[in-house]
Amino acid sequence: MPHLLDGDQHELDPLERQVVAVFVDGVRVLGLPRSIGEIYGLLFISQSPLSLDDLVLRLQISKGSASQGLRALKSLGAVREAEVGAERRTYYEPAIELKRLVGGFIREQVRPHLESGKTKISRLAETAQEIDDQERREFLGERIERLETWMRSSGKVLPILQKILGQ
Amino acid sequence: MPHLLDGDQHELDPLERQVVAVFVDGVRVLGLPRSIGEIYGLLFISQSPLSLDDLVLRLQISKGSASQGLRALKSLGAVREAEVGAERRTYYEPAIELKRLVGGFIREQVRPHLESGKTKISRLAETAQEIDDQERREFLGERIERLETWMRSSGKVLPILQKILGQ
DNA sequence: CGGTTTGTTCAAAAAAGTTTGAACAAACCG
DNA sequence: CGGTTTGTTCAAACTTTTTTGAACAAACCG
Repeated sequence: MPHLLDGDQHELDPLERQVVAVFVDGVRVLGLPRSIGEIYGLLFISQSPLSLDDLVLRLQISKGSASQGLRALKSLGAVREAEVGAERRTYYEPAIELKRLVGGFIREQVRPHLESGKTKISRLAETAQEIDDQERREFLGERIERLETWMRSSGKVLPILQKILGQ
Repeated sequence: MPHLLDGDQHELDPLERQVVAVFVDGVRVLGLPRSIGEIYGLLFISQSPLSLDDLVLRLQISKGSASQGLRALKSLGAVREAEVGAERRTYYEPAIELKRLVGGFIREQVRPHLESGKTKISRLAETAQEIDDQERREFLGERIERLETWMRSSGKVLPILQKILGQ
């Protein structure tokens, strides 16, 4: 039976809502779905670890979303399972060190794309070799060279980024 | 009348298709639409500037997409209007300095989000002041402090990023 | 065992984002 | 002027991504 006045214990209070909104926006910039921002946001502002059911209840999202969102956050290293004595249910708490978050994001989202980009560009270079028209081939060589430089720069920047953000 | 054998002059050759694919993937990582990758990719690999109609014809996209895509790319500083003598139609060429591209992306996509994030966090800090429960308020203070540190780190990293990529 | 709790999976529904194309505006030109 | 070319706008169509929830699996427990 639905509650008529929604004065429910489980609903987010205004401050929680604000925090969740911050993270929803944040993950959106990173290209991650809203539910991931909601989950991380609520964990971030909770004083004690939360279970999947807590998230479902308080964020009003489906079990499916909560389960998938937690999986993604775990793989990013953004949440971990909390040690809770003698409980069957698992509870989650957020990783709050920027270093860790950035590291996970780079590992999971950035590196794979960089790698596949490099592969594609190698194949490109091969295709360009086969062009007959010399002028065209030289032009392509220059442009592909530039792409390779971009890739090298990007690769170089990541560890530096991590270093700066690890403070 | 549709062409039956598609041996059309205007279709992309295999190399062009490969390049376009690289950029489609690239912009996707940045959260930009496919058409923007297609347009930039084709400009990147063209030896001479292209007009809006060229893009429509060769990429087989609508005028609407081409127009909007070019606008976005211009605002990112990723394409510029080429000087072509005595032509009414405007022709576009790509900016190919990584520095410029990164700068535009940071200016248009990153900074605005950082700014709005900072604003939201300030409001958050105010809301947290009004919490009655002292323990809760102190906890919130710590977490909000951390958010502010994250924001400062991000702000600091941008110029460094630009500097490294500007080579 | 059989029942309960906890969590996962995945097809379908919903939401969000992108593209299209027709209508419009603006610049040019004979 | 009136016609043509060039480019923009934006509602509707389409595509892609996300979310839902019912079915399932796995662990526990009396």
